[in-house]
Amino acid sequence: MSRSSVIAPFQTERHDHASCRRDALARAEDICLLKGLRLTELRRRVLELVWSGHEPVRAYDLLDQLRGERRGAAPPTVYRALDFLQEHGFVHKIESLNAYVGCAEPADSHGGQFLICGRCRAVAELDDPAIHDAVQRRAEASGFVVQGQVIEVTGLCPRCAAEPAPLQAHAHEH
Amino acid sequence: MSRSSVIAPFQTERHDHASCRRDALARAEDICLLKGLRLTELRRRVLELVWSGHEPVRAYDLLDQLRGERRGAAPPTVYRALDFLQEHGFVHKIESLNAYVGCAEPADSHGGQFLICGRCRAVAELDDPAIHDAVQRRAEASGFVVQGQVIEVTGLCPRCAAEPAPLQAHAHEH
DNA sequence: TCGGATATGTTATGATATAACAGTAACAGT
DNA sequence: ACTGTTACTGTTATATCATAACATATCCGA
Repeated sequence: MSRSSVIAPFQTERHDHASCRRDALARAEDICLLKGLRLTELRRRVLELVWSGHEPVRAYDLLDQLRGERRGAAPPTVYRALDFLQEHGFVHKIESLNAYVGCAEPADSHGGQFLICGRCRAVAELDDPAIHDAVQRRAEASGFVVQGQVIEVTGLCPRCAAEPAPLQAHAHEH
Repeated sequence: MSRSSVIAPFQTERHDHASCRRDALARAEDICLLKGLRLTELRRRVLELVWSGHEPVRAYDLLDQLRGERRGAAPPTVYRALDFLQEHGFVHKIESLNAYVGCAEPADSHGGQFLICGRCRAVAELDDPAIHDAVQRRAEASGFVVQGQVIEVTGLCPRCAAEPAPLQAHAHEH
């Protein structure tokens, strides 16, 4: 089976996340330039905060951070930025967690498929055509017109699945 | 492609929903009897309310209805009943809507796959092994241990997709 | 530089969900 | 039947997630 469907794999303990985040921001700037979108200071900062790691981030955690650097930050501040970022594919919402992750392969309207570790909370993103097509075909067979797919798999990432002691706390570096 | 993977198809305009709901309740009672689970008055009533139609129902709508018939109903009243019903597969939560639908084929820990009409809000439930297995295989290939799958497809049901006037209101009987 | 469109600030509120503890009902073992 | 245990429900309070509505500011093309 091809690995090409992996957009963002589970990261090793000491992957260079600074450059990971930097790349994501640079990619967003490129795309916005190309498409005439306005990646404002606020939106850029929210994207950067979402990319603080590979775990989904909650809106109010973003808000707490914004409040430390920007007077008058309020829920709409962060939700509006997230709306923009989602609309253009820079972040995804994880519906089963009500939280947000950065997208490493931004494009308008790709759904994404997520593997969510219930232990370390890390998320890997896939875009497997076999999954997408299986869903698409089955929906079509029912006469259903697909507009979007939400595919979220919960379980244990490779590292957490291999852990000997499933109860003790375990902090990944990110 | 087999139709056997359809657990609960989109209903026709005048399917006999009273018997549909009755069947679901009877099945729940049977299963609870068999497994020694307590389908209390409250839980039975919440299940019945969830089965008021094939559209997902929100917890606070259930609460409003319970308040009309039971003094002291509060959020925990309905969430606890929903937790029980979910745990034993009698209802599913639609994560992308924060709402709940009845399951026509109750069983512990089957994830379910949902086609959600954005127009009439009806939901059909599938349990397509091809989809399930595609997800399972891809996750395994990443070394991920799957515990649960959330698969929710948004779009238009056959009837709504065929509608000539996409703007006018359209009420299904349920 | 004006005027419309877009973005952000600001206040308020709505919607979803759980914590914590008290009281009651069911049920098993005696 | 009594009693201790467990499970269920009542009750109050609060945590968490998200949007409405309107005011102000900024951007950018004509």
